[in-house]
Amino acid sequence: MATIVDVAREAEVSVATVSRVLNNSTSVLPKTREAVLEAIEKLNYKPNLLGRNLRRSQTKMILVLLPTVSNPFYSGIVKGIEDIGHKNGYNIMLCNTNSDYQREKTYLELLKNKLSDGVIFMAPELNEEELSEIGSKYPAVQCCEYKEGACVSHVSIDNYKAAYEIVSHLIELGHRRIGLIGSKSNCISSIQRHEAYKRALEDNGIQFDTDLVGYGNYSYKRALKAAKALLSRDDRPTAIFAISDIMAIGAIRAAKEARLRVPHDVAVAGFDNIDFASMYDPMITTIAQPRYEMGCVAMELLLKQIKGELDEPKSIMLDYNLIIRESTKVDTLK
Amino acid sequence: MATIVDVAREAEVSVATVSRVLNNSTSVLPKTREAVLEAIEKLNYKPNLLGRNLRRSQTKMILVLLPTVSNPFYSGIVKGIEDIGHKNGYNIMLCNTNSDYQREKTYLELLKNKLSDGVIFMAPELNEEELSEIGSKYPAVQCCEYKEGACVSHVSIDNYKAAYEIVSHLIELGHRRIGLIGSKSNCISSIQRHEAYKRALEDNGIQFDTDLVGYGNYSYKRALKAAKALLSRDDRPTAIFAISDIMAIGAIRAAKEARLRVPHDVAVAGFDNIDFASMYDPMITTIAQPRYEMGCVAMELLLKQIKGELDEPKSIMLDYNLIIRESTKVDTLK
DNA sequence: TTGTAGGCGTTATCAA
DNA sequence: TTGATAACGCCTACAA
Repeated sequence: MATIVDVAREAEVSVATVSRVLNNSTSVLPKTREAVLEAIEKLNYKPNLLGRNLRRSQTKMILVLLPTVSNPFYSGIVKGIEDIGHKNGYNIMLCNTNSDYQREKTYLELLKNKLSDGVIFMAPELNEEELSEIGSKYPAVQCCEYKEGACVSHVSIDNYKAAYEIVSHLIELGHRRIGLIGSKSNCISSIQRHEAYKRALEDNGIQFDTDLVGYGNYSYKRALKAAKALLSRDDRPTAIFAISDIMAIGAIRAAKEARLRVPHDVAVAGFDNIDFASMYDPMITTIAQPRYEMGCVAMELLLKQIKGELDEPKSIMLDYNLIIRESTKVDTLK
Repeated sequence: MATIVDVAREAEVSVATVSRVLNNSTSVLPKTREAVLEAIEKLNYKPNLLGRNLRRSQTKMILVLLPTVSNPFYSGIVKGIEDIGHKNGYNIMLCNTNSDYQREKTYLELLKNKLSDGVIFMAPELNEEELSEIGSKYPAVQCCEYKEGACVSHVSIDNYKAAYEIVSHLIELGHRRIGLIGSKSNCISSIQRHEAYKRALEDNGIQFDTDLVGYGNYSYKRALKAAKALLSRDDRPTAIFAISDIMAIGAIRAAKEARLRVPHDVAVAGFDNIDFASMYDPMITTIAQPRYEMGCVAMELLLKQIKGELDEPKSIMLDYNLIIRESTKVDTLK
């Protein structure tokens, strides 16, 4: 495998000159440059980035930590991260943490070992303190989920406001008994969506009733089970707000199995607007997060940190969008 | 940031000794090792992998090229790759090619530039020749999709046999007019599933009819459109085989919009067994590929190549599984 | 069992 | 504009 020395020899110049044309840094005589380019071509030379990285002490690699790639919610975000990253010469390393604390720690070694120039957390498992430490030592951004107390920039939507809005939509449709399929996880989005649900009810003079709350923990199966329990009650809810689309699908399935029509007998709303939300039957009313944009903004924020242009953590809230579909509103059905 | 030299000084030994305890290579006196460990602890030393990688000329990184992480089909495979990789000290770099030839080439630079020790292609865009060249120079494996002519190992299922089996299932249910929602892409799975469809019909004395073939190109929307066209015919098919679950969902939606009941009026079968296949209503009959296992096997094959234990390309076929659900069989409905 | 020293491939400083 | 050379941090003969 040819190295820079071979190229230099072939072109009859010094390695310094070769390096210059490689990085077109200082000026090189056109003739010399030509000769070098020819030698590179002839030897089919590819710079060994291992050498360059060591010398420059950077890798142009970004670590992206997400719970699992299998969740379609993340794909749009990842695309945004990649697009901005590539535009700036960075490559992305996608890593599944499986929501496992240890695994997340293991991946962070890549950062500490200099194999990555920065990290984006999609759903951090680390606690505030640990996150803050990472943030103080390395470029880091939280995207979507975040720990409020952590001294690390984040970009997300206002989950509270969005959930409040979708629950209000159900209330406007005339529903008074509105169930919740939530999660016992203490991630920020989960907590805020719960709180907003409660508050929206109370603001409309509807008493919050713990009996109407089920837990699905973001899985289809558990949401199905939780919704079944809710719907088999004598005073069953006439509407259900599930804090994720996948759980909304579970709820709709539960309704069907209980011979209840959606939305006629029970309306169901989700959250996230994954692709399947509009492919399901009925199509699901939900909150669309600006996923691509979130990814872009997160990456831009990270790049700023890498360049040292950001002195203190920044928190950015982007706009969301309530999308009303068949699962809540009768007249949207054909 | 502390380096190995600092640790050596702190522990009053040479850098060689520090390196030895780091890699516990040759024997080190317990007392010496203790001192080194203490120094490492005290200085909070983390080896700089950039230096190590350059010296060893390896990165312990594997490039995984897939069309898009948003396709839930890939998640299981990725998990298998990761598990085996991690078990052997390798990290995975997931990269979206977007099915773009140029983008794939760009990512392969990481391999040529020594930033990755090997590559797994999930759906190669490169042609046979280019693939063979990569395969001859670097450790490489194709997983799921593959180019038959390429001189690169691959692991997959027998798409032909699987498709033949699922079409036979439809025929056994009594269907004679069976439509196909396929793809014009010339990837191997697509071609083989088409051929098997045709052959299964002919083997059962059913004439192949191009009018019953629609193209969805693996997207929900286009499958929906293609299925609508098929179902609006006077001699509409009574069953549809879609070569992917997502397209099967499109077909089911088309049926519903045409006021046809699935499976009573039209049966629909898919392929892949993505999670949503069992979450959809009706649940979808499909072929389950051993995704996790495929990922494991692919990674193991790659590791063998890295270790130089594989002299020639190997092709491995794994077992699949026909899963019969509500979308084809009436009595599976509750 | 431990230390010395050379080298992995590159970039960047300093002189020329 | 170009060249010689010293790093970058680590590993590993080879020698002691």
